[in-house]
Order: sequence, then structure tokens, then C-alpha cells
Amino acid sequence: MRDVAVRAGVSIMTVSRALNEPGKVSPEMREKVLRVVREIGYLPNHLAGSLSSSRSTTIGLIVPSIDNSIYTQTVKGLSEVLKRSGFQLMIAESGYDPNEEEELITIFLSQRVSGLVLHSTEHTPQAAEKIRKSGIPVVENGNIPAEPLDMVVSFSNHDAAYAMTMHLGRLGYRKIAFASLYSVHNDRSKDRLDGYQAALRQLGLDPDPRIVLETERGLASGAEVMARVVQSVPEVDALFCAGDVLAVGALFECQKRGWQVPGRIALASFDDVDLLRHVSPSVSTLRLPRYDIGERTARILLSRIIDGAEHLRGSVIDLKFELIQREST
Amino acid sequence: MRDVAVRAGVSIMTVSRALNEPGKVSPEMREKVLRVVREIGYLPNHLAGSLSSSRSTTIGLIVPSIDNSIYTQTVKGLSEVLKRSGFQLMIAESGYDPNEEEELITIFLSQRVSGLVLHSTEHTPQAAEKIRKSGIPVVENGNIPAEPLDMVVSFSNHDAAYAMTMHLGRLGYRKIAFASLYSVHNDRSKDRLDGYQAALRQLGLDPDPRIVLETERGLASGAEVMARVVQSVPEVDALFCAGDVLAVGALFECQKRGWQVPGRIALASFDDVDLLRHVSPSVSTLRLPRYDIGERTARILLSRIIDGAEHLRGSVIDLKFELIQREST
DNA sequence: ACCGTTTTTGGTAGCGGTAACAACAGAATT
DNA sequence: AATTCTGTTGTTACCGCTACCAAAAACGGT
Repeated sequence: MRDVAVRAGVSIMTVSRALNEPGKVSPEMREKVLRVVREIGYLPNHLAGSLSSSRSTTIGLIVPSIDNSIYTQTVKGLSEVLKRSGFQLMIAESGYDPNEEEELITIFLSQRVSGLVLHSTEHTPQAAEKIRKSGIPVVENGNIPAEPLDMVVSFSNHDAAYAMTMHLGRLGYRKIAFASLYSVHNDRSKDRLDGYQAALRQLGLDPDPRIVLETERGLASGAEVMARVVQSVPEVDALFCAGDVLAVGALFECQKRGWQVPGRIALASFDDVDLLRHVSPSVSTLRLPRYDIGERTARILLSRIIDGAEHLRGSVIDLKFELIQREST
Repeated sequence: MRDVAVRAGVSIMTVSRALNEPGKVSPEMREKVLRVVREIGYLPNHLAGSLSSSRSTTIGLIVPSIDNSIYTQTVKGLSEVLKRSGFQLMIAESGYDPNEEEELITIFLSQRVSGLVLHSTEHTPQAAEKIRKSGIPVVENGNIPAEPLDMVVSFSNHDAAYAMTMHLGRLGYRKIAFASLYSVHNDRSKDRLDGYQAALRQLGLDPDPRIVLETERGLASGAEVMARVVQSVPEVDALFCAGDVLAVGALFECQKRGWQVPGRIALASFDDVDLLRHVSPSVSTLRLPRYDIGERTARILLSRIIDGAEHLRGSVIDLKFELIQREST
């Protein structure tokens, strides 16, 4: 930048202003500076700028696992909005481990991110304390927690699972099995289970621990769950797969075994993967606002950072989900 | 940091060293400093550190589109290796547009990333020039380009498409259709097409433009391509879907129409999505080393950055792919 | 005890920008 | 014509850390 200043015969401040506050510099000066900038291919050092102004244009995002299709839409929404305002996204994965998450938060704070997005809503007390102390805005967006750190943009896992279970109940299914991902350190799974159980109570159905299962992600798990539940508890008439691609695996298993869906057993899923619409029978599911969550998260974060909209502190935005009834139920 | 120094009764340099080069400080001093650090919850300012040392721990990654399942494995590989060395990942998407990519490169260089990973291998001349000038190591990893910018870690799209087409030919298929994603600004698609055509020549089969199609991503596109090609050119006996999830859509279409696979038409895919193994019939495909690409990319980048391994400049690492024969061919 | 060597600690000058204020025009006001 | 105002440019002091070199302390051998 000094080079530019010298070659343009102006002060360093004028260069800085020509680049960052063009309005505060006369058109001739601006032109002169910008010409030199292009000539020597000068690239501003954003690090120095951030240090000096104590403002950064980096947002930190922590997801449990990057290779999970459900996050990609959210990341896309985030990324697109942030890019428009010149913000960058730093992404890290916590592996569903709050201690790992805390460490990543520490690193991000060290990098002086100007905002933080956390998918998980389970944090160590130290993590919460560090964030509070740093004063930067945070959005949690995997669930709606009882005690948010700051802002929340999400749908309610509890309500969604409740809605789908009620739907199955109303359709006349009486022995509704439930499969989710492991709920250790995964409050989304916990809330889905709670929602399912609340709906059973509402429907006057007896809970049966034999048909409530936890498993890992993947098609194979879904297949395995379906086989297990039908064989161990033959009177089961519906399976609600509240987890990543489990439903597709479960459906394949039925096709393989020749179990009619929904004749022998109904099948419902949690996330609206494109696939569920195209398989046969098409699978009833919940359309969750994954992209919108990213978009709204970015917007509210930017309001706080750029406009200093302090009144948004603690906002909880509950985005709607949609129940999609298809052939499988 | 000054606060820490004062409260510990040592110089600022000692604090800096206790934190970053613990070996160069006596155990007592180190302990004293670290205690104060914990007491007041001091968080080093990584920005200032990077500026001062002109070393950063940030790697920039540019992918065409974040919401594409094929990248997630690569990102995971990258992320896991980088994390172990304390490096952060900044991710941005170019939307398959080289100009957009150039802009992102500029931003990343401004942020003083210490390395760059580009999925695309098509760049504007200005982008190439900026990268060259910056002197930072770069890895391209979506394809093996004729003229790499610097290092390459990838498989060869050409060779993979060639291998699969040859495989179909050897199995006796004679009218092999080919579907890929649009090849404008997508050299991966172009190379796949080239590989397909090279194989046809090798097999002594006549190319037929009516059965070479380009489409967009998605199940629906795959279904549409399958329907179109079978109806317009009934003598077609195989379809090679060299693009994201097209094959699954194509298979569903066959199931819906009652076309036997591979009886009526054989089906081959390009990427080993988990799904392809579980559908019926299971689909032949190419297993591409997506995760390994990320891992190797990170490793080679770190060698350059940390160890200054200049002899690696320009390395081209061609990772193997694997052809998986299943029921559909 | 002495001197050269090694280890540990401290002082200072940046890294490349921005904030805050000072200085100086020319325009507007009285 | 003197005064105030407004808009543009320049000066200086940091932002929080590390590199580099100097100083002090500890060590080892004679």
C-alpha cells in the first residue's frame, strides 16, 4: 500500500480511503490511485485491515459432520447471502462432540470471526462462557433449544416428529415404530423421540420400547432397522424413520422382502431428500426449510454485525416445516 | 497479551514464547504464564500473529457448488487432515463460473490464505496470474488438466469414462448412449465425453450424436434422459450416466416403465453413491477416491506450507479409480 | 575463580493497515 | 473583508503480535 501511495504521489490514507470509502476522496485522486492499484496489481491485506479496525468479515460455522447431505442446503443458503455482503465462511466439523466443538469455538474466536453459527445446541459450559465473553453474535440452527446461547434459526425437531406421528395415528396406524440416530450428544434426536412419545400419549397409544430404535446413519442401517422391527414385533403397522436416509434403506428392505408398503407396513421419513419423491411407493416425509435456515441465519447475523441491531439479540426464529403425505402411508 | 505479561511479571516476548514455542522457555516461566492465561481467559489474536509473522493457517477452497454430495467426502478428507495441523478451511462456491472463481481467488489472497484448493481446472488468465504472483501453493482436484497451475490431486475423468465405456463394449453392448452434465465451463464433463468417444473408437463402434446427451443434475434429469434415449433410438442397449445421481433417476424410470435392466438396456454410473449398491438391480459404477483426494490434497499442501517442500511444486498425483461391476450391466 | 559457550529473557521495530484528529484549501455566510 | 463551514488530504498513534538482536543468567571446563 505504501508502494501505491508513493507511485500515485499521495498519502497512504488517501489510498486506503480511495479503496474503502471512495466517497470521501475526490474523483481525480480516486482515479489516480485506482490506476496505480491496477498497474502494480496491489492486493489489500485484509488481515491488517481487520486487525487495525477490529472488524472481520469472517463467519465461523461448526457442523457435526460435513459429509451430511442435510447440511449442504443450509451451508449454501448461508454462503450465498454472506458472499453478497463480502463475508467469508470458515467451516469446521465437531464430530458430534461438545469438547471438540469447544475447541473449534476457541480457534474461531482466536481468528476473530465476527459471528458464529452452530448446528448443535449442546455445548460445554466453558464454550458458552467463551462465547458470551467474546460478545460476538451467535446463531444456533439445528434445533430450538430450551436455553439458547443467543439467536436461533431453526425448526422444532420435537414439533416435526410430533406432527408426523400424529399424522400416522390419524391415518389409523396403531403400532408405530420409531427409528432415529443415536441421541447421545444429539439433542435433535432426543427431541424427535420426545415428539414421537408426546404424540403417542396424545393418541392414547401405549409406548413400546421394543419398537423404538436408535441406529447410525445410512441406507444399511435403515434396512436393518426395518427387518429387525418387523420380525421381532410382527404387529407393527408403521415405521417412522426420523433420521438421515434411514427411510430409503427401510423401503429397499421392504421391496427386497416383498413387504407391501403401506399394506404390510407404512413408512414415514423425516427429511425431504429428493429421492423420497421418486421411489416407488413415494415416501411421506417432512419438508424442512434447510436452505431458508441458512439464508435467515446469514441475514440475522449480518444485521447484528453490520447494523449493530442489538434488539435482535436472543431472537428465536421458528421456521415452518411441511408434512408431505405420499403413497407410503 | 500485555495484560498477561504484566500479571505474570514477565515480558511480552516470554508470554508469546510460552504459548508458541514452549521449548524455548523454562518450565517455571511457562507454568506461571499459562496459569495467568487461564486465569484471565486470554485468547491470542491469531490475526495479529499472522500479520506479524506473515504466516497464516487458513486454506481456501473453491468448489463449483456446495450442495453437491460428491464434494462432501473430499471436503471431509481435507478438513480432517488440516484440523490435525491446526489449519482452518475457508469455503466458497463459484457456481461453475470462472469469473466468479477469479473474484473468490482475489478475496482469498486478500485474506492471505496460505494455500488454495480449486475443484475446477478452468480458470481465467488473470486468476492464474494472480495465483502465480502470490506464490502460494495451489492444488487442483476435480480433474487432471493438461496445464496445471501448480499441483494436482485427482483421478482422470477421461480415463474413468474410457474404462467404463470399454467395459460396456467388452460385455457386448453395441449401442452405448452417454449422458453427462453440461460441459460448458465444466472440463470434467468434457473429459468424460472425450473418454467415452475414445473408447467407442477403440471398440470400432460408430459414434451417434443422437445418443450423446447433456443435462442438468438430479434424479428427474436422469429419468428424462433414459426415457428420451430409449424412445428416440430404440436400438440403444446401454446408457452410461456420467454425472451426479443421473443413473439413479434413469433406473427409477426403467422400473416405472417396466424396462428390464440390463435385459432391455444396461445402465452404468460414474460415481459410487451408496445408493447404487442398494437399489435393485444394483448399478455398475466407478468408485472414485473422493475422500482420498481431500486427504492427499491436504497433505501435499501442508508439506509445501510447513516444510517448504519446493520439490513438490507441480506434482501431479493421479489417484486410482475402480470399476465396480454389478447387476445392471 | 575465570572465561567462553549455551540457554533464557527482554527491548524494539516493524507487519500493513485504520481511527482520530490536524491542516489546509475553497465556498458560503455575515 | 473577516469569519465560519465544508470537503479533502495528511500526520500520527496505535491494533496485537513476532522477528531480530542484545543482555543476562546458567553452565562447563580448566
